[in-house]
Amino acid sequence: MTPEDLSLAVRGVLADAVAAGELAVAVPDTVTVERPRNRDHGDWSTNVALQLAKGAGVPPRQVAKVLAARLAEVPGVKSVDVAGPGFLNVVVDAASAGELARTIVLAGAAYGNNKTLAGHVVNLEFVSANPTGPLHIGHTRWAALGDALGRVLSAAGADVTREFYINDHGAQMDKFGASVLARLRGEDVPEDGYHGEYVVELAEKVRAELVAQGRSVDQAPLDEVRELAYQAQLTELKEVLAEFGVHFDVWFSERTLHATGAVEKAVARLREQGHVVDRDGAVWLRTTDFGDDRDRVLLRSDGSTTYFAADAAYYLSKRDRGFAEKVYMLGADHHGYVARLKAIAACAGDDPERSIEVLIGQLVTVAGARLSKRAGNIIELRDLVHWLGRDAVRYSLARFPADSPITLEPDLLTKRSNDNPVFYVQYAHARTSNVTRLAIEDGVRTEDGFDPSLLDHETESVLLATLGQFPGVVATAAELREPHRVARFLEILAGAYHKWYDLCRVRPQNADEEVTDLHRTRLWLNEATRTVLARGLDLLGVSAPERM
RNA sequence: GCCCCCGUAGCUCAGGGGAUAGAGCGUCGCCCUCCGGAGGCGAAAGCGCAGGUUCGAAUCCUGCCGGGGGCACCA
Repeated sequence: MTPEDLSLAVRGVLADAVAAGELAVAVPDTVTVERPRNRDHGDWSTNVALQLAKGAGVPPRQVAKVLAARLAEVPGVKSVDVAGPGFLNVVVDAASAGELARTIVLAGAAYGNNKTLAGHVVNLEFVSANPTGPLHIGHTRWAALGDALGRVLSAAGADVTREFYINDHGAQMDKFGASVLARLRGEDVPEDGYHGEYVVELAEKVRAELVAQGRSVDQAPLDEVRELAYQAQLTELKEVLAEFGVHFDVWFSERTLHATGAVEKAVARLREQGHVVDRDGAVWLRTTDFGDDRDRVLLRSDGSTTYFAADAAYYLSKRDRGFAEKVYMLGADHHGYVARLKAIAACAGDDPERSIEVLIGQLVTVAGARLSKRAGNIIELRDLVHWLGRDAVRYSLARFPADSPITLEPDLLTKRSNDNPVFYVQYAHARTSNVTRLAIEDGVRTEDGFDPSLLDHETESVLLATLGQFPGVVATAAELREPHRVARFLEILAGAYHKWYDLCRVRPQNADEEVTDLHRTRLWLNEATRTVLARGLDLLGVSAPERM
């Protein structure tokens, strides 16, 4: 019996009580069933009586009593208590709880998937680094978190497209090109250019490419140098992200917006909507109509387009491509964009609250990190992964909510002990794998028997209940765009597993001990745990090793 | 000045209105005739301050204090 089963049962019982005239309330669509903090409060608990009491015009404890009497008759429910102000505390019987082990093993990696976001068409834009240099730690956070969020959204049934917006148009690109050109010619990089050592490397790549094409290096014009450097840098970004295990469905070039006239069309469309005004020779979007603190320029007085105009065109592109929900993941330094992005949506006639969702990521620092001279005194993704390992970096960045400023502790992340959450969880998975392997060698086979009523140890009850929370955790993580909830859940699950492992043996003690249904049934539970640990790690893009 | 984020145990951080606020580290004390001790058990220790809403607030609202970030016809 899972919390979802119980929630349905409570609703059914409630409907029955209303039909029987014992209560006069509207039956809510969903009933929240939670795992109580305190084990003395049963396996599962619901506050439904507290919430319905006012509408029923009856004290909460009385509502609870009516429901408790009926709920106690539900198959699989062992006992029901009314506690405190009116909580219903439910204990399920071991056989009913234990059935979950088999359910999970049979479902395999699909266990935890759900339909809570079915029908949602989501555009998830993240990283979107300028193609003018390497990825830094802020990008790394987005890569880890965004990729995990994409996986979690898919698991919740959403139709997700992961998109990287390439800012390959405008003054920054020109500065970038000029910087590479200067390096290529052995001249000083312009003061407002890019000074990292990687520019030297790019210049070398450009030189090699020019030579390969049989062209003159000295005579190479700025725009060609810029283009070659851009391609080299973009290729590196794609490679680094792929190595990090992060996949994008769409690499969207800002240039295409300008080249296809989409920017001008966007301005025209916004003008039709009535939110464009000409002032001081420039063309403005009246974002103040929708809560921005000042209007924003779309076309400068010299006729050139602003970055903001491209943003507007890009928004309309996402809209035209059928994405009802657009999720932007931005760094804290971009929070000022939120109001104007929402204003774009509003000017386009959309409801910004439904159409645009901006996740703001706070600062990450790494204690004792070496700054990359190559990249220009930043902490580079590539260095970080090389130093700490891909799994450690991905996991430790994905286990915190985006809006929490974090400080990573490399000393902990490189330790191979439970100091380090990623190892703690991965080790639990390795342990489940090991137990299964050895059990099979001993002749314990799941297909020979399963008697869930034997899973009656306290640690088994806790482990099963934890496993039962997984689909809800995935659904919540997706709904709130908080993949860190999956990581936190895995840590709890790993703990519950280790405790069980310590007290409940899966394999026979020695060759003389006969294999019984207890061993077989526990192997089911071990396998169920392994399945959920592996799937949870997969949702975070972290490997689930069988041996460590 | 205005806007956003944060303030929870000595440290790093979880806690989408619920019951006795959790985890890891650190400190102190335990458990190897035991599937991997890379583990487990226990102890001490906390919601920045003040109001408000509520049957109930770490959580929602207001103000204050403290820390971080942002406020271009830049990208």
